[in-house]
Parts: sequence; C-alpha cells; structure tokens
Amino acid sequence: MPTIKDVAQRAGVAISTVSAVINRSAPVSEEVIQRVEDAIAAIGYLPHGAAKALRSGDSRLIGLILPDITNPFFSTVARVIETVCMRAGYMTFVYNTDEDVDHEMRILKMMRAQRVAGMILISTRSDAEHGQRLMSEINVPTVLFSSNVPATPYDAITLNEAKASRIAIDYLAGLGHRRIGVLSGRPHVSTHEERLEACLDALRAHGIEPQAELIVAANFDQSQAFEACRALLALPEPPSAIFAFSNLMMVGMMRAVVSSGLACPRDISLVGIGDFEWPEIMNPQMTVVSMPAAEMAECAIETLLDQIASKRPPTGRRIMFDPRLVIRESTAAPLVPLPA
Amino acid sequence: MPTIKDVAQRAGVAISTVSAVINRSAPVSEEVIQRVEDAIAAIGYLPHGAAKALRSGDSRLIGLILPDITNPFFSTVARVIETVCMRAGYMTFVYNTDEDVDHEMRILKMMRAQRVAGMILISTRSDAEHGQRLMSEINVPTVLFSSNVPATPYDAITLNEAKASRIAIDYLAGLGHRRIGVLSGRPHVSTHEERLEACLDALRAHGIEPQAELIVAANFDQSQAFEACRALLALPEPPSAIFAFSNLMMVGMMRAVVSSGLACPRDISLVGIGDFEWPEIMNPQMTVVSMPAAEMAECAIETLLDQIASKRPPTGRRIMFDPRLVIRESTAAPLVPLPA
DNA sequence: GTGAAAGCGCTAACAG
DNA sequence: CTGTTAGCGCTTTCAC
Repeated sequence: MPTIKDVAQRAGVAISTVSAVINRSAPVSEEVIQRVEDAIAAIGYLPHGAAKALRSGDSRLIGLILPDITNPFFSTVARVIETVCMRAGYMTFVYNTDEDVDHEMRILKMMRAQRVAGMILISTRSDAEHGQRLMSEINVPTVLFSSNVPATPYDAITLNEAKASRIAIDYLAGLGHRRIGVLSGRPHVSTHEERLEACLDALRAHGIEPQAELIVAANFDQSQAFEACRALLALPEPPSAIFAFSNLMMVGMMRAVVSSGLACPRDISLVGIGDFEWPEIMNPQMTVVSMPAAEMAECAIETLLDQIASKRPPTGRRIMFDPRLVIRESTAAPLVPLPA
Repeated sequence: MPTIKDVAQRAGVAISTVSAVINRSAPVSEEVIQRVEDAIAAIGYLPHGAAKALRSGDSRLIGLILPDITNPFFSTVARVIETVCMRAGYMTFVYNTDEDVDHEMRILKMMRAQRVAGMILISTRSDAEHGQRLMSEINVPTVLFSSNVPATPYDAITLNEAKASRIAIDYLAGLGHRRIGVLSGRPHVSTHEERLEACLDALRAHGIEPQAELIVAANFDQSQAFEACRALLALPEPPSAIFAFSNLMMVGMMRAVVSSGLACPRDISLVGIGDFEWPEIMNPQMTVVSMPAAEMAECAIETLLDQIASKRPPTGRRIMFDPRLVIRESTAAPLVPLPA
C-alpha cells in the first residue's frame, strides 16, 4: 500500500504539503494541489485510517449498539444512522447485544478499544446498577435510544411510553374489552417498566382492576410471547384482548392464535407496539401502536453528532416521540361483552 | 485514556513486558503477569485499536457489504458473520449498497481506508466490467456472497441458482400451470441472469414457450414487484402463476394480489425465492424456494477467515448450496386448466 | 527474563 | 506557501 510519503515523492513536494491538500488544513497553491491530486490518483493512495486516528486522536468512528438487527425496527434505525454518519464523515460499527447484559458490556469494551468518537446505545437494562456499569465503561459522548437509563447523564431519545400504553388500553376498553391481557417485556428495562405502569393506570382508569394472571412478561421475545399467549388463551377465563409491548411479541401472539385453532379478532383481539412494513400481507392485518422509527433515529444521531462537534456535555434530557394508534384488523369488540 | 506506558509505570515494568503479557507473545514470570494484570484492571487500560493496527499492520477488521440490512435474509447473514468474526477476534463493518454500483465503490474505498483484513461482498453487478472495477479497488482477501462475479479471482458462495429456478417451475408446471409469469431481478446480476436462464430452460422442458410479456424485471425491489405484478394481473390473458426471484418481490406480489381484489392461490399462484421467519402469520402462507442463509453465511466467513489466516490466494472456486422447495398455501392448480 | 529504542503512517507545530 | 520534525500508542527486534 502506498503511503503519504510515496505521494509526496511522486508529486515532488513535502509530506506535510500532501497532508495539507488532503485535509484542506492549510493554503496550498492551485498548481501544487493539482500535482498532489494527480499523484494520489496515479498511485491509488488512500489515507491510512488507523494512522490518521492515532495521530489526530479522532477515530471518526461511531458505535451503534442494539438488541438485534434482525428486528425490522432496529434495522431501520441502523440504516438511518449509517446514512447520516456517512454524510458526516463517520463510519459506523453496528453490534447486537441479544438483550444480554454481559454481551453488552463486551461490546462496549470493543467500542472503547476502537476509541469510537461516540455511541448510540439501546441498552439492555435501565436500573441504577446498570447505569453505574455503563458510566464506568463509557467515556465518550453517548446517546441512549429507545430504552432509557435514568440514573445516567446521557441524553435519551425514546417513545412517549405512557402514551403508548394509554392509547392501546383506551382503544381496547373502548371496544368493550374488560379482560385485557398484557404481554410485557423484561423487568428493569424502561420500555417494560414504563409501559407496564401506564397500562395498569389506564386499566384502572377504565374501572378494570388488573389481574395478575393476565399480565405476563415475555422478555420482548417472539417465541416466549408465543408460549405466553398460548397459556393465556388456555386459561379457564381467557382474556378477550391482549396488548404486547413489542412488534415481535405481536408476531408471537398471532402465531399462538393460529396454533390454538382460534381466530383473531373473532376470538381474541391483539395489539402490539411497533409496526411492520407490509401490513397488508399479514393475517390478520395488525392493529398496532406505531412509533416513528426513522425520525427517532435521526434525532438520536443528530443529537450525538452535535454533542461530539460541540464538545458540550450531555444534558441528560429526554426527548420523547409520540406513538400513534394504527387500527387495522386484529382488533374488534369482544364476542360476548360482559354484563355492565 | 491510560496508555500502555501508564500500565508499565504502575506495574513497575517495561512497556514491552506489558505488551508481552497482553499478547502472550513472550514468556513472562507468573508474578509479573499478575502485577501487570492488576495494573491494567486498576487503571482501566484497554489497548488502542488504531495504534495496534498501525504498528502490527493488522486491523483485525472485516467488512461486510450487502444490499440492504432491512431485508431479513441479509440481516440473518450479518448476524452469523458478526458472531463468527467476534469469536475470531475481528470486528465487523456492515454497510448497505442499496444495490447502487457507485455507492458500492464508495464503500469499498472506505473499507480500504480502514485497511480491513478481508471482506464479504454481496456485489451489485456480475459483469466483466464490474469485475474489473472490483479488482482495481480490492486488495485484501474477499469472498463473494450470494451473487457471483465470474471474471474475478474471488471465491464465491452462492445458491445453486439453476436448481432454484428448476424446482419452482417444475412445481408450478406440475400443478398444471401453462401461463407462468416470471418476476426477474436486474440484468447483469448473477442471481438474475442464472435464475432467468434456468427458468427459460425449465419452461421449455415442460413444452412451454416463454412469453416476453410474462417475463418482467423488477429490480429485486418490493414496490417495483408490486407494480409489475399488478400489470401482469391486468393483462388480457394474465398468468395463472408467477415466480419471483426474491423474498421482497414475493411480498410485492402478495400486496399486488390483495390490491387487485384477487385471491391467492385461487386466482393466481405465487412462488418466491427466499423465506421469512414466521410464515404462519402471512396471508396466504407462502410457497417458496428457501435457501440455507445461515449455513451459507457461515461458509462464507469461514472461507474468508481461512484465506486471511493461511495467506493462500483465493482459488476462484464457487461453492453452491442447494435450495429447497417449501410448499405452503400460495400455490394451487390453476382454476381453469388450459386444454391439453 | 526484562528493558531500550526504532518505527508503523499520519498530523501539526514551527522554521524557513 | 513549503519542508523538517516530533510523536500519537503500540509491537518487536535486540541487547542485557
């Protein structure tokens, strides 16, 4: 591989001059610029990223840590962040935690070893203990995404979780459902805790006392949601509607209904959080609380880039985006409304 | 950030000793190892990736270039490669081309600037001209994935494309279909060219002369497939079955059928290449030619890692994986079989 | 066993 | 405007 020295030699100038024309970091005569650019093109020179990073102390690298790129919500987020980063001259590392705390910490270490300039982190937990872990491992601008970690100085871009739950429960209750199941996520994650709390509030607001047997945590996991939903459906007094806290859990529920020989929405109404791109090929087309994934991702990366550029410390503020109820075919009034 | 120097100081040893214990590259006494490791832990030292890469000439970086991570086939591939790479001590850059040649070249440049140790490339074109471009831009071990670029020295891991088409057409013809539409991909891509050629062969083998009006290229794109399928359906003599060359084009077809007020498989049979993870929630559940995505990805990364480690030049060989027909509900015998 | 020193490719400070 | 040079953090001879 040719180095900057080879370019200088060929162009008949000093190394620093080459650096100056590459980075436009000092004024150079038009004629010399031309000679240098010709030399670069002739020998196919490309600056050595690691050398540049080492010397300048700026890796031009950004880390994106998410649960699972296989989930369409997160892959959409990744695409947006990749695009914005590239435009800003950053490269992106995208890594999957699989919702595993240890793995998250391992990835954080790799990011630190690469001296990334900043990170977007969809963390696996939101509790104070994890906040401590994060703060001890992170030493670059970081913005939290989707899930929040309160006891932490980082900015967070999230959904308005309370509203998301409220919308869903209000809609279901409005349809006449009284026995409403909830497939929650995983304790210690803000997207679970906040949605769950708002669910309970909303249920009570409709005069429905939450039943423990109808509220089950399925770990944000498709197959666990499948099992949990089957169990709910097999209850002596099954719910007439279920609200799940994620897109993949919604899928799990739909599979469970099929495999139980039931029909949605005839036997059971289903609502999830997070939409899919082609609802019309699903059976049934799902009613969901949708979130503005792309806008949220854009906000997150803009926030991060701004923090990196301005060298301002994070303000610890939280930016919330509004969910929106998209009514399709997986919900209906209960078959046999309970007596008032 | 602490450096190796700080560790050496704290442990009371020389820099080179610290390096030796970190990399186990030279024998060091147990006692000193302990002292060094304590020092590392105490100050939270983590080797500087760029410095290491610069000095050792080994970036420990692998590039994965694919069309679109949003496509479940590619995100599955990415997960496998990330996992295997991490186990082997490599980090991964994943980048999307959006099927754009210029963008592919831009990404290749970034990879070269980072001095990646190797690449897995799902290229956007397969013709000789593009092969030339690739060879002039690539100077590290590279393995081609999914699409092949024949005039090139790189190993390629692909589907057995001929067989994929044959399976699909045989099945459709066996069902009694004579007017079979084909939604092909994009010219100059092997996954288009090879599948198309095999399609025509298979059609003729069944005594069906391919009709130009029934064969349309939809660019491997979901919405173009939607449009193309609608057009096919609106033909005076529409096909009774359509075979599409990708998973997303299959989605586009299913949407087109819905939006045309038709029913699949009653009015039209549909087959695609590439499966989805939860077929049972689709309407209808789709019949597809499935490919072993994870095994193929594993083969690709193993091949690459082996090439990097052994420093053997690529053999230019092609490893093909067998497709498998998965019959579900999107196919049936034609409503009105043509007279023999 | 351990330590001193050269140098990977680059940037930036400074002298000309 | 151009050229020389120090040194980013690390690995790796090569003396000791």
